[in-house]
Amino acid sequence: AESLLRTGRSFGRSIHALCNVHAMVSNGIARKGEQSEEPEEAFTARERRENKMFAALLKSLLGLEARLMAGDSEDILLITTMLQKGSSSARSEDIKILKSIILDWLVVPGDTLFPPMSANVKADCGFRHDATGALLCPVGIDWNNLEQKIKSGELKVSGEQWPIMVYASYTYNEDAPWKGLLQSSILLKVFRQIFTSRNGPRNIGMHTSLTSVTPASIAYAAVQARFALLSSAVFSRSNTVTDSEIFYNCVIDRLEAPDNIREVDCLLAWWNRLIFPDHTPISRLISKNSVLAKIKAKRMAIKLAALGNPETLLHQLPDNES
DNA sequence: ATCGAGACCTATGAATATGG
DNA sequence: CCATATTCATAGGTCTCGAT
Repeated sequence: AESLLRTGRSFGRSIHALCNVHAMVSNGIARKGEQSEEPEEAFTARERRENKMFAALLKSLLGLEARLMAGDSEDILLITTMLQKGSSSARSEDIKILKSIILDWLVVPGDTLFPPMSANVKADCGFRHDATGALLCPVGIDWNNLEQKIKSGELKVSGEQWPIMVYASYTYNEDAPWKGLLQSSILLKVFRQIFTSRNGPRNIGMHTSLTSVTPASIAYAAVQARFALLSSAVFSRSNTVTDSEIFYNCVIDRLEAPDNIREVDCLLAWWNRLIFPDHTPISRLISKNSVLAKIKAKRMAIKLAALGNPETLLHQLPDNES
């Protein structure tokens, strides 16, 4: 039971944050039964993704698969309830911590916000304040020009629009939309807070199969960062004002689209180098005995060398690791 | 008087937030 | 991480009003 909670926390943070665990598990079990007959192509994209999530979940806790496959519906409900609880409580605890510190990250140490904002009054944040509004402003839109329209609600910002805060140096290049994407300093700080601080799962990977940054974990950090800057007080999956779920899925869609594999590999390597400095990203890419993977890794090595050092802002980061 | 559509209220359980 | 408080969504109830 204890381990189910922990697994749920980790599942939410790095596999999928905003799903109905019971539905996902039920579907997973059902499909596993018919897997022998149904070819992979018979599944919709959504089902395939759900299968992946389910597989990742099974791998993350020893004995879980056997227990789920035993088919005791009461036991399954108990398990999924615990997992959901772990996932939800991790989310709200992360929200709580970020709420209290994210404003500190918006200014250089020693400086103050103008007008002043208090960490526990979210109502002042979001598009109502320059400091947060400028970061939430969708890419391609100049905050200085449209500030009034966004503030007054004349212009609605949806979850499908990428806030400039996910781009490195808060700079978006229309001709190179991958440049700096999901590599901003604020996102990195949020990720570190969630995954490597004293409160977060320092031992990321210990009770999961994860030993590296996942697309979903980046999306999770992004949705947390975005919500922390917004003025809404309550995080709600279905809330159409904050659109958190839509935004989260957008990030995941982009990171899982087959067309983007090369860019995403590069991005993940960047993250892994920062979050798991002890592991070399090159060796990580060589999976098993695949020749293709080795060629890929070699290309990656060249690419990485060309990429140079991670964002220059990096050295300003407070070092909150042990 | 009867009916149904809609506005408004209320109780309840589920989802979130928060203090310790 | 847990226990408690707060907030939200929903179902069901009551009331009003216009049409028949």
